[in-house]
Amino acid sequence: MLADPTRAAIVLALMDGRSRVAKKLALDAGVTPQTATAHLRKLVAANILACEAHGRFKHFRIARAEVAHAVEALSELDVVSGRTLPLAAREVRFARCCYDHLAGRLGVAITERLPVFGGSVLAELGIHFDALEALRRPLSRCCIDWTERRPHIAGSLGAALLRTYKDKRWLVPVEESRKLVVTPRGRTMFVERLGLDDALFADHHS
Amino acid sequence: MLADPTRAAIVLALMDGRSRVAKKLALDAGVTPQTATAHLRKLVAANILACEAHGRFKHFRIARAEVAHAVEALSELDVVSGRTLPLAAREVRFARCCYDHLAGRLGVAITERLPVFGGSVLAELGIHFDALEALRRPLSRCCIDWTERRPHIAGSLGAALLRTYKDKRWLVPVEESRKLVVTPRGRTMFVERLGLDDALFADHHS
DNA sequence: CGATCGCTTCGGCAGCGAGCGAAGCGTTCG
DNA sequence: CGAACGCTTCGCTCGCTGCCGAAGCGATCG
Repeated sequence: MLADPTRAAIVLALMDGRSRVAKKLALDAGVTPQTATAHLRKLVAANILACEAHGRFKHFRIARAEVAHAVEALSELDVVSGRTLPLAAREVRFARCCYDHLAGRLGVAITERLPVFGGSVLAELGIHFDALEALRRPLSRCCIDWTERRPHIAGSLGAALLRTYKDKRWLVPVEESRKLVVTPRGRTMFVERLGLDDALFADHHS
Repeated sequence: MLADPTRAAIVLALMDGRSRVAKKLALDAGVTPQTATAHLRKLVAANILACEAHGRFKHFRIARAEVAHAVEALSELDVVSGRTLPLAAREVRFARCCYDHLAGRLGVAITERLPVFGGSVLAELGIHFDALEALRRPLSRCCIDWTERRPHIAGSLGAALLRTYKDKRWLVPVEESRKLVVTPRGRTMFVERLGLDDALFADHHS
């Protein structure tokens, strides 16, 4: 299903998490609209893409996180030479939302510190481990970041962390994008409370 | 590459981490040896499988962890109905090596406790975070367990943990398999030191 | 040293499916 | 209301590739 070059191009074009109309996807993939229609039908039927009709336009997007994970994992083994994630998906490298949790260099860095600072720091942030454990959702779902090629924490814990960062205004979301900006206060806090290296933020002053 | 049914069957048959000879793979996939040869050639060329010649036999195995990750991620989105991991790969559900780290229900359970018990417990086990950090290898590579569909910790930290369990004889490897057996002492220690639920071990007394 | 066996190469066949042109349908404009 | 536009359906072609039969090569074994 993802093996066909055209379908791969379509899915990769959507890997930045935003949605596009059919015609744009057809042009990007280098095929005619009829051909794109056939592929999009299959991709939606396979629950890989989701479709939303808007007037006479149809907007497509990645249907679920599992798809993104699979595409990332596939792109890690560059079997199909040259089929790599497009530049658009690499733009927001430093900090961005990945569905409901934090990704990018910042997300990876925090994940790597997690085993060190442990539960007490989480408690300081107002995240109570036991409350999360009660949720059905896997506690620490994993998500391999496709720019850093390293894991960052997802799951209910990852979602709780991102929610906390936003509430405390350490991070603020950018409109119409998945990008996140680090506030000066956030930078200080990430360094002091989570022990991150200040140099990490050096060339990313918001 | 992994989209072809025959190649998928071959790779899935090898997903238990062991190696097989070409003829067995051909029979499992339901094709003649000539056909299997062609597929195996491609899979080796694509660096998906590794091949080791042994007399007049050729043994094939999964080439690298990225391949296993990709296959796992793909099997999470059951796009291709019925193409799921074979029973053989599901046998050793509780505890097994996944290349160099611990996988299975036990690996997942420990991973979920990691953010709670933090660095001090690691130090008690004789694992020093700073020493690991110096290594080139990503500290906490992630690996989505294909039986539990949840992450367990890999990377240099995962490898160090498994080494420690073996050294302390909490776990002992089973010959000719990737299975690991929990010793009675190990069971006690996992519960006391890492805070795992004793019930987890209930129906897995070695 | 011949027989067997595992793997490989070659050639040809056959089926799947991606692709496009032409035509059709519904929506949105001027 | 008619034109433009986006998406869809239909029918067809054509190239790719998986598959096997036949034959060949090298290693092993009696």
